[in-house]
Amino acid sequence: MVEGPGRRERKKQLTRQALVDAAVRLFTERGYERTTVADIAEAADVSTRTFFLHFPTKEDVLLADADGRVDSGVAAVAGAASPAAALAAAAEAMISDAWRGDLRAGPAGLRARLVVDNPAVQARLLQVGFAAQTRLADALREAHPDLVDDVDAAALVGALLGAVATTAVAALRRGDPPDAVRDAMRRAAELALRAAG
Amino acid sequence: MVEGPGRRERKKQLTRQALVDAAVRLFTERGYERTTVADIAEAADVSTRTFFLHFPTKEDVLLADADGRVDSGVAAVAGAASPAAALAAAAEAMISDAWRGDLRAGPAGLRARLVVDNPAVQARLLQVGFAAQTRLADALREAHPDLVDDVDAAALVGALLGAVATTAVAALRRGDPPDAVRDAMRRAAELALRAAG
DNA sequence: CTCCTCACTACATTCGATGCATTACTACAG
DNA sequence: CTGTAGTAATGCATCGAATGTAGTGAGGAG
Repeated sequence: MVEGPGRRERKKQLTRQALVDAAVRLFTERGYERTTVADIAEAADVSTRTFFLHFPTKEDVLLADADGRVDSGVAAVAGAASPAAALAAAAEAMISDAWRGDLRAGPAGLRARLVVDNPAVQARLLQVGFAAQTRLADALREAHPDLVDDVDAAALVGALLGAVATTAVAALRRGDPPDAVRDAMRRAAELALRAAG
Repeated sequence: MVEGPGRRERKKQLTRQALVDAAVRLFTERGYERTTVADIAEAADVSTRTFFLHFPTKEDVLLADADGRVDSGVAAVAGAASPAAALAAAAEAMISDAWRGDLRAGPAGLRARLVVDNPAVQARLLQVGFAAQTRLADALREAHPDLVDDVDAAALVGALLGAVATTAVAALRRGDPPDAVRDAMRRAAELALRAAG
């Protein structure tokens, strides 16, 4: 028999999911600003304090699954033959992960739009994204220490993610449908990767 | 006679400067987190409320002169012959502006370091930087509407600033001296601009 | 059954940020 | 010189995010 997580852990994940669901629901109903953490906790039937045991900030409840995306990017970097291939693979992994997740989740990328047009959430997203760049740059430098130094790694990763992120936000702001956003991200990645050729 | 700004405006700038000076001093003495806005206002001998008349957030007191930097970048974009030249000029304008300002201000880039290793300030910096990208991308697209569409513009600007920003932070974190940081930024810009060739 | 762990709770506090009414000074028109 | 409009600055009150602390109860291990 496969040992699943115990009852305690399962309940914990249940609470977490209830908080995410309540948050998304309330955000779409009343808007982000007009929803307090106390509201979310109340709707999920837990205490306000519990919210902060699951999420470091109010913003993070919308970025719950962002960590996994970076992991897939790092994994893609590690398993590639050349720096250029590594970056291309990382880009594709993260874009398609975003496609499967946020972009299609909810009606027409509702989650994504919620993130994009709220300053506080956007700031937090940029922050975690930036931290992710460091991880990716390290992975790239370690995978090909003879071909890229640390400045190269930072510049390449920064260029790639900067291009993709800026393009994605522009497309979302413009109101593009999810698949158009994804295609724009792919084009941006392709363009940025010319620098790595 | 040249008409300078009136007494009122001069006094306003004086309080603003007093707030910046007090903030930087207290931040370096006690650290960012352990300094409250009330402390800063008190040290500048104004009310707490006045602080927020000059700066939208506590973080912005450290990013006081960031707006002008973007202006110089936008101006450089407008006055260039080709997209590639526009981006190169914008990069050089902003890098040398940073060099004259933050990097050399105070002992060994103290301001810059204060920004880099504080999460809240960093998040705010990323936020205003990202907003700047939109302005630059618009300027680029309008200057060369026949050569770049909106995806190109967003991707190119994103790649350039993403590369430079990531490299700068990496260099600052590593403890590089100011001129080494500047040189790394220039290398990163050069590398990212291969995509615009 | 016993002991320990830990998710969760209730309560209190700090501090960033905003709204509102008011004061004080500046600029300007008559 | 005087009234008036504009605005920087103030004091006060309030909201809400985030953290520290102590305590409760269910879950899991022996």
